[in-house]
Parts: sequence; C-alpha cells; structure tokens
Amino acid sequence: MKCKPTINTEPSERNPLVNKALANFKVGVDNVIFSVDTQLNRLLVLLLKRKEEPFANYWSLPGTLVRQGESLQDAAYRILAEKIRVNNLYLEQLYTFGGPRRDPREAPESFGVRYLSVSYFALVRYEEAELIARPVSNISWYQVKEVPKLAFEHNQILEYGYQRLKNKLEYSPIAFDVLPEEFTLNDVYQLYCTVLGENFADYSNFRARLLKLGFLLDTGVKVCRGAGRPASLYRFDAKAFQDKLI
Amino acid sequence: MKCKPTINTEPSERNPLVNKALANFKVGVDNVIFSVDTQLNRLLVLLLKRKEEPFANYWSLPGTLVRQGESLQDAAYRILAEKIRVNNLYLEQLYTFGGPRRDPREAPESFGVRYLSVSYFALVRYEEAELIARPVSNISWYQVKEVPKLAFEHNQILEYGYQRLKNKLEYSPIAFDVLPEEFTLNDVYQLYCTVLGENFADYSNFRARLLKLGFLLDTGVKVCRGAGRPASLYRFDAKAFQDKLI
DNA sequence: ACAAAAGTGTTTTTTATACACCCATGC
DNA sequence: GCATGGGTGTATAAAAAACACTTTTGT
Repeated sequence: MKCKPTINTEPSERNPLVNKALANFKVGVDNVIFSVDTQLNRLLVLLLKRKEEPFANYWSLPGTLVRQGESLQDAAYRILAEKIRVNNLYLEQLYTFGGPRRDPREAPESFGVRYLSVSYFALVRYEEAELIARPVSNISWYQVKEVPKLAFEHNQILEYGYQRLKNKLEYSPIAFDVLPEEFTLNDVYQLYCTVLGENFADYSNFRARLLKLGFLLDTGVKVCRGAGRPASLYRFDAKAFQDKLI
Repeated sequence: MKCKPTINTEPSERNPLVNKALANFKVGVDNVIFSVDTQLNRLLVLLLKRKEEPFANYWSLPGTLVRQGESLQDAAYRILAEKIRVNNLYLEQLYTFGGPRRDPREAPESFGVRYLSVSYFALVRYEEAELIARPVSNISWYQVKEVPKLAFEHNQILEYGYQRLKNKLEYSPIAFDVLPEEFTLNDVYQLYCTVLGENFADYSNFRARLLKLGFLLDTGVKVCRGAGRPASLYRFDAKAFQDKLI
C-alpha cells in the first residue's frame, strides 16, 4: 500500500549528460477484444498467431504501431477493423505499459529506441463479427479461460482487460452496445452470466433491478424461442439513461 | 454510447507508403499531485509556472520527458521528487493522452516527432510535503476549485484525476497512505469531507461504516484537541485489510 | 454550568437476496 | 397435460441515511 520511493537525490545535477538523454519511442496499441457467445455461454478474446520474431508462433493480442498523424484511438480502431468486421462495439483505453526492456526488440544494440504499449479494451457483438485474416488459422476467438501463454506481457494486459470488462458491465450500460437493437431480458441475463459467472445473481432479482433502473423500454412485441412463454422485446433508451446520470 | 467507426477500407493496401510511416514519439509523464489541507478544508493540486514556450507563463501540471532506461513510473516518481519532498504518498497511472497535434511543439515542420503524455495521479501528505523549486513563485498548491486555464490539455487531465481521486477514496484505503501512522476518526472524516464534499455522509454513519470494515485498530491512546472530549487514536491494519479482500 | 468535540444508539428507508408461485407456449 | 422458459410477488436480511442522545473535556 505505502509507496516510499527513494526521494530527492537530484541526480540530474550530478550527472547531467547520462541522465538527461531522452528515450525515443515507437508507440504500439494492443487491443483486448472481447465478445460473448451467448449460445454456448462463452466469453471470448480475439487472438492472432504471430508470424515474425520476436515471439514467432505465439498467440498475441491484435496490435499495431501508431502511424504519423494517427491518434491512439484511431490506431486502436484501425487494428480492430483490419481483423474483424463489426458495426456494434464499445471501445476504451485500458492502460499503458512501458517499462524499459519489456519488448525483446529493445535490444541493447538498438540503443535509444523503446516500445511502449497503450492497450485498449473492446467489446464487440459476437454474432456479427466476421474475422478477416488471410490465413484463417492465424486468427481466432479463444475462451478467456483457455488462453495460452501469449507474446510479450499480453497475458497481463488480458487479465487487466478482463477485470475492466467485469467492472464496466456492472456499472455502465456497455452490454447494450453489443446486444441487438431489440432483445429479451433473458438475452441480457445470459450475457451477464457469461461474463460475470453463473452465480452473480438470481434471474428474477436481476430482472427487477434492471427494470427499476428505468431505461429499458418494453416494445410490447413478443418473441417465441422454442418452447415456453414468449418473451417481451425491450430496447435501450439512451436518453432515459442520460437523464438518470444527473 | 454506440461507437461506429468507419470500418475496413484497408487503406494500407491502397496507399502503403504514406500510411505505413510510423510516428516517432517522445513520451512525457504528467502528474496530478493532490494533497489535502485538513486544517483549512482545502483540496489542493500542485502546479508549476512554465518558463518556456509553448505556454510560457501558464500554470501546468509537473511533467517531464522519459529518459533512456527509465520506466514510466520511475519518471513519475522523479518529477514528484524534483518538486516536493514527501515520504508518504500513493501513486498510480491515470490515462494516456496522445492525439496528434495536442502539443504545439508538434509543428508541421517537426515532421514525425510526436509528444505523448502518460498521466499519473498522486496523493501526498500535505503536512510533510515541502515544496522545492528555485523560484518559489513558480511552484504552488492550488485549490482544485480555483485552478486557472492550464497549459496543454492539463485541465482535462486534472479533471480526470479528480474523478479518480473521488472514486479511489470511496473504494480503497488510499487515505491511510497519507494520514499519519496514528490518527483520530475525525481526521479521516475531515479528509473525506474535503475531497468528497461536506454532504457525502453524516459523521456518525461514516464512523460506524469505517469501524465495521474491521481494519482500524484502536490504540486506546487518547488525544486532546482543544476543547471537547479526547479522541481515540487509531492505526490502519494493512494485514486485516488484505484478509478482507479474500 | 455550558459549549465543544467524541462517541453510542435507535428508527426509518432502501437495497439485496432467496425463493415460491403463476403464465403462456410447444409438443 | 406437462415440460419449458417467461414473468410476478413476497418474505427476510443487510446496508444506508437520518437523527437523537450521552460522555468527557476546556473554559
């Protein structure tokens, strides 16, 4: 808990030349792209098999290096768009990893060139996400529970993203960015169960809580899913949600 | 809410040369350093008056550029240590700002050199924090409510850090990183009030909630503060806190 | 004695949790 | 008619909020 750095040696005044040399960076963006397969109750991450060194043949998070004139978020969208075709998604910045020597490419001989990774977290609609990559064998959804040892520190980034996903789901309406326009309450419940685990809440309590929030509109339209009573279709009311915030 | 990026034009295959040029970065670290003056009930941020262009004579967050061999966090500790002397503090990464053209130094003529800002958020013990800067007039604590227009996008970073401070205070024990080893429950209350606002909770309810958490030890020692009944001194039990987490 | 600060307790309201049960459909 | 999933309600427990009251000090 307590952070007690060694403080105030003012090194810059002792050894100005060595200490003042600035690092030159290339900045990478790595995406933790989640989706939820509600049919099979699986929480998935998108992984890519690396072709080049370092970490050739390891699976990794989709990443890219930031280009001239490109914002970090633009870069995040770019890799996403290069790997999958989706229209409905939520995306936000996660964390920046950048200790020296985290990337093996930062060999001592490439003195002064550092790699920094700004990670982004995304949630996309599984049903519409179409994987686009030349060798299909090099791109794949992996169940979060079954992810192997990844390249770089990507396991750590993934864990961080997974934690964020669980928090976001509880405190903000990102689920509705990824559900179809119209959905049943059970669709929402399945999604939450898959991400948060089966025993996060009882269906009827979940339902009551969700409706009490007041931003779900019952369209009145009923839909049949096999046997059982038909379910109502709801839609997310973004305006009502905004009003709640004030 | 919905993010609908324009997707999949695969620009890299159309115009490979222009698009594939990677940006070269210098990475800056900017600190939002908070402290709480519980005597005067003021929440403070540390600001520095800039001497050089761009934004000469503007107040700004303490920042620095990352040096060779230095981690981001090391850089964050370095600027902190260059500006104030403290032993008790909490520090964590905030957010990374890095759209192109955020820094006026990124003039079109300095083609290819970009500045990226990784911001850190810190909370330090006000009473022991000693400001160290050559011209004293160039460094100062500012009340968060009275901060002027800052250099770069620092107002935005500050706002982001303020939000984080409020969240952290409610959900984690960072207050005890900044309180003395032994403190009264009223000391804790004052700190929370100053950050969260007077009406975040009634003293007796706050007190009950805090004690029920079970990681504050009553030392039995009483201390008198002017008139009124003497207060018990408590200390934070880090082990008990850890145990609660499991 | 009285104001000031610390500390305790009680009541009410709200929210969470655990279930029991009714409803509408397909087979 | 009964299994299946959808939907409602109730009873209990826990947490949050409001507030009244006692205790111990300085003056």
